[in-house]
Amino acid sequence: MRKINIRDFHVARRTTSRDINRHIALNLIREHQPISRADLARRMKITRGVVSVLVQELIAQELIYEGATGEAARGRKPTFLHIRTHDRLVVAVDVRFTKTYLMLCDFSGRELAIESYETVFSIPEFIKDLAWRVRKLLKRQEQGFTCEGIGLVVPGMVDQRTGKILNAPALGWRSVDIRTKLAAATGMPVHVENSARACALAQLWSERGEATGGHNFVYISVSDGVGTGIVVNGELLRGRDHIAGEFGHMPLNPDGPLCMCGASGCWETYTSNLATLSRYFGWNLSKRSPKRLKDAERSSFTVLDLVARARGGDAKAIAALQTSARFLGLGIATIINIINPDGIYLTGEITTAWDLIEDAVRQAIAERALTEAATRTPLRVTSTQEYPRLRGAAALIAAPTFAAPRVA
Amino acid sequence: MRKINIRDFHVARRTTSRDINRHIALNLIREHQPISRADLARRMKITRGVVSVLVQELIAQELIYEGATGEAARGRKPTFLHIRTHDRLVVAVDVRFTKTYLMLCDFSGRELAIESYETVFSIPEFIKDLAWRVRKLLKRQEQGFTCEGIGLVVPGMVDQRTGKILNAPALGWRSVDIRTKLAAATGMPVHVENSARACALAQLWSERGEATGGHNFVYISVSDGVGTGIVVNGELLRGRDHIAGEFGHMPLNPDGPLCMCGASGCWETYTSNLATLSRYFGWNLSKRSPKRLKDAERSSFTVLDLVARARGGDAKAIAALQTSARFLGLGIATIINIINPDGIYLTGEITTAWDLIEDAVRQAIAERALTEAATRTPLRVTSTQEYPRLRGAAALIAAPTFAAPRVA
DNA sequence: GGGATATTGTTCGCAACTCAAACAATACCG
DNA sequence: CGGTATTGTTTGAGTTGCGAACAATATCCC
Repeated sequence: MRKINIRDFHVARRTTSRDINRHIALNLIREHQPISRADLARRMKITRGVVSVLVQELIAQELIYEGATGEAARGRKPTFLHIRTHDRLVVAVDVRFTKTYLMLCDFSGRELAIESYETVFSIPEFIKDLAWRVRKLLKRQEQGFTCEGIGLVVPGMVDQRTGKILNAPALGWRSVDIRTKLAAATGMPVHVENSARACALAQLWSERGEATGGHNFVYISVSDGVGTGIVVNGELLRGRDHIAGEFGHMPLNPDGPLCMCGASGCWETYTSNLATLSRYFGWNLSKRSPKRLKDAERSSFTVLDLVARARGGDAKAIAALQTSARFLGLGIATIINIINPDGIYLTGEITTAWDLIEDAVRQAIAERALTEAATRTPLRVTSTQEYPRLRGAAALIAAPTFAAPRVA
Repeated sequence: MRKINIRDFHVARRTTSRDINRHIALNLIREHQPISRADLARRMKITRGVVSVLVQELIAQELIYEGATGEAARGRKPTFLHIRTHDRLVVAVDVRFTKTYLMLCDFSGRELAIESYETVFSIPEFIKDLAWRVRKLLKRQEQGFTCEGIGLVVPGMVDQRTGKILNAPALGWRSVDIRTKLAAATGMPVHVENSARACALAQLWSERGEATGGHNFVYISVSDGVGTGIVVNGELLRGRDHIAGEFGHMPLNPDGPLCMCGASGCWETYTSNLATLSRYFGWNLSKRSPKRLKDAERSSFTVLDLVARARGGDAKAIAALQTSARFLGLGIATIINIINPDGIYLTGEITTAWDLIEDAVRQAIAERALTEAATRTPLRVTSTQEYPRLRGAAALIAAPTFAAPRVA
């Protein structure tokens, strides 16, 4: 029961019906390819005649193509339709404190090349270096493709509309118009987004249908900090200033440890990688300044190492993980009570120890969830091996092709 | 950039364009009445010819009617169009721990009659009594109207789809199929909703355009507990189990006072009426059981009395309000960081002392808000005199007439 | 007072769209 | 090789938005 926005509505034009149906057809092909026109008509519950025209238009737009003919028990064999993805390329960039990851992939998310290197913190140098790497990456490809843009994600707050980085404390970047700079250096369209929200986008737009667990979910990325992306009605929640989704900075205890955001007792100070390592090494969080903590993080010992020790039987490591897991669960319970999503996705170093921490997480959720049904909210761990941030960066460029037309 | 839901999409039919445009026209008339066809055409940026037909259909559906002719500096005078509301009635019911409020109003929200009485906690008696009161209320009205349904709101969790009350601890109601019972007793359609979410609906669908401060906001109702309703993209966030929006139970401190929900340290234990009164009287919250607190609430001394004493110079009362205000602000800051709404609406007894507590609230927000822009999120206090819960209950029945058709 | 002008609301031909049904093109089966 | 089932196209009908012409007012101004 949505209210029509009187200040920003979209009247149906002569072509609106077809625009809508063409996009539905495109998305159905994307989801069920290879698929025939007749099958499309059945799924859409419209006549084959209309589907014929829709498909003809999609082919003319070079969004899909006809493939081989399929098999049928009786009657004429169907001609399969496919999404044209292999020659539409995207450059995805994931800037983190430790390293910068660079991926070239096609519109389906198929990985063509991937590389990583030490992050360059000076903005002009970063741009120059990145533009060079992108050119090199594309030169290596065969001819006959188009690169449709660069998707870039950073840990921090981003105004997605203008492409400006508002504040990325981990990188020390503040008020940087990265889109304009990078677009000027490469001549390509650039989209910028917060890394956790990009993960949510990756999940939403992932082509593998199995993952389509509803259009309402929250994505939680636990790493240096805790980032979250909220998807409601198949749309990423961006908010007035494009900074929505910062569950990481909800207070678990207003008198808790100091956080990089300036406040104290944020959820991320209890469950981030830093928090877990601090527990293990016995650092006193409340007395350390955020700056010092950044140095600590530079150290070579990571949560992955801690997990390895835990698996080796290190009791202190296990205890540190369990405590972080408990706080992780408390935060998840709160998210469930607030958003009541269809599911919650998790990623980050600590999730590699999911078998060790799942019980603690679920117990904490059960402790605070308001209904029994809420405790059964599905939790899905996505491996960091799948590069969720990079896939989200790619989705920034690829997704608009498939997005629903704005209407009413 | 919304993704089309492949499992639940709506193809555009032959009549879809007109359905969309008719609803847009209807909403524009609702917002700008009285309005002429020509003015509608200008606002919608479609030809007057189409508007003529749309209007003709809306008149045939008895959703609008032609009124007087207006004035024009030159040329033919316009015929004004109006929404038909005066003879479409709604019964709104607000069940609270202390009292039950009953209102008869028309589709515009115009109040025709209002009454309140001691809440009856026995379900069969409650239904019987309410059905009797509704019949009496309608009998008093003149003929020539239709009552289109009953909207009922309760403090607690409600499955809006099935009309079942899942758990309303304040009333001691649990798993009650109130819709079926009440519909059977009255023969009218019944819609049930959580009271804070109903307030959000009231705000969203309020006819007075001045309040239309965007289609993304959070409504916070501070009373016995703290209820919240989240509106995203002009739609109330209901969640998988229809229990979304429970900001009241986010933990401010996991070791805090015991809450009625079973957990401890929930936001509402720090800023609800009960919390404020407890501070004033020096009750030890953490040691009292929720049951005992309910008794305390039965006492005749309310937050309104406390506010009166504060205005009279009672230092302890002022201090209690200030502390609650600080925690209110901390919670609001968290909501802002998570949802980043266009605005936040507040109601409840404590907001009658807004002039006394605003500074403390804003200071707490500034303390935890992640950006400077976020601290400037507009806060709007809605008076309890306007019966926001009853208006929300009425919106449950009236709003579907105006809601956007589902498409794509 | 009466034509010029301006505005509202209706009508009509045209183009775009969905829809149902007929039709052509395959392919399998007995 | 005809019967049948299925895919994909075509065609005519009904619905809709669009543009332009038209009728119905009303004011302005000579």
